[in-house]
Amino acid sequence: MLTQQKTFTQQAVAVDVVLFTTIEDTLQVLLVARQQDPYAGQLSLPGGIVEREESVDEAALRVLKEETAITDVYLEQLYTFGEPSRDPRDRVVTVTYYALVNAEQLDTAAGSWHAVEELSDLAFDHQNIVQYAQERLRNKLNYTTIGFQLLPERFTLTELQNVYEVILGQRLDKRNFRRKMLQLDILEETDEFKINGRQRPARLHTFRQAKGMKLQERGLVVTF
Amino acid sequence: MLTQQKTFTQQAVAVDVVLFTTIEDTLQVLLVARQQDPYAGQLSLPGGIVEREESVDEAALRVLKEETAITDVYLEQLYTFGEPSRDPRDRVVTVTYYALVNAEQLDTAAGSWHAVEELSDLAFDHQNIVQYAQERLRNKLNYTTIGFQLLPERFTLTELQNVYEVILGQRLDKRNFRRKMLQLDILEETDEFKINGRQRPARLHTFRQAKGMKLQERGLVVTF
DNA sequence: TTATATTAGTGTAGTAACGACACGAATTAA
DNA sequence: TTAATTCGTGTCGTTACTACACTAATATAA
Repeated sequence: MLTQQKTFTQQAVAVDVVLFTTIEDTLQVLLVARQQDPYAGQLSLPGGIVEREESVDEAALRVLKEETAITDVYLEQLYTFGEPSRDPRDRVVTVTYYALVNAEQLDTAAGSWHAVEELSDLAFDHQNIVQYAQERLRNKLNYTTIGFQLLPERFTLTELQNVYEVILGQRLDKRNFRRKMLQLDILEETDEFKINGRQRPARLHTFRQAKGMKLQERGLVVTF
Repeated sequence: MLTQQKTFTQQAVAVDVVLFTTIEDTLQVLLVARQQDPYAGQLSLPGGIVEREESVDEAALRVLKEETAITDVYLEQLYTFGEPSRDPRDRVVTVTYYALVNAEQLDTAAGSWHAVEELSDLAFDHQNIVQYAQERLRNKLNYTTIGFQLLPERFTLTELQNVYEVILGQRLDKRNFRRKMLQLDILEETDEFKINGRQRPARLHTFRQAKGMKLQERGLVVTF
């Protein structure tokens, strides 16, 4: 119950963002090196303090923009971590987000990409946060179309399958995968092909939102 | 990125809890009447400010205990709402939770139960929060076993089906429902029956956690 | 004691989704 | 022209899902 005072106990509220991309058949996250203590020199998620005049979602977008100069991004709130001991300096409640980008579209990133399977020694509880983001991503892949956020506008079905295999961590049957995707009625063939050296060219497709699968439940910022 | 200062911008962090139960074939939420402005006299979710020495989860449990004197409860974090304008007095970021109890086990509640389908004029953005909690509950019912949290330890299959029907908002086929539940291998027959007047008595079952369905992903406080 | 009203409890058949599986087509480089 | 590589396609068996109706067990009222 809210107290009768005009002001309440105050504490710092932060956002941290797990930005995923796929590079060469691995799932990668953007990390930045911390400049000062605590955890100086260690890698951490891009994050920052929520200012009083911005929403928490806006803070997450701002942090992403500061670190990567990207604005077109799938962004979804993940979980709020509120253990008093998670920041050694002061009580900081952090609202975490995860985001998906196609690495090709990224101009520059202040941080660097790291394979999620090879992370070690992240600052704070950021390793846990990445792991939870990965679980969420894996689950959502099965009943939404967020996977397309990791691809350019036009892509081959093999590229799409690679996204699914990388996130799910297992190989998929090519024919079954294509049958399932095509019958969702969310893909559109283009007249163009991707030429890949001395192989048969692969037809490029585009994604169009349709019935059957939903992209999001709430709170997402998406631009196509 | 965290600033170099030792202290950060501070703001109030609250928790609000959507406590669900089922009463007579309707889904109900616990609401309390606000004593003072803003929204004095209107109904609101039980909630409170997170103190500096407790985790956000602990704050949610504390609030529940203050309002209902219950401690054995399924509790799961829902979403964090951080629009600057959502509280007219001051910036308040609220971390919301939802909880499930069996109404029969509840001793006393400071608030009162209200059918979710008939809510109106809740304080703050609490109507949105209830609606989102209801969506989450509906989704989770399909791939977890949280539904059992709304039942006493021993229950009939018809009572179980009622829980599913009330949450999903649709009638289910009795034979298909029972076949599906039984083959999950999470129910145990007891030797006892529930006698319901001039009808055939119904066998009581108990729930036991098993493979196949998972109860939770993270952050839950559960006691059986 | 018998009849009636009410909910409990059970099986089948048709359909749709899923998983496993192999080969010809198109291209480039040698 | 040949070799190497990835693209793109269909079938069959199994499993899961949907729709659907009657008998069993009890309490009450006649």
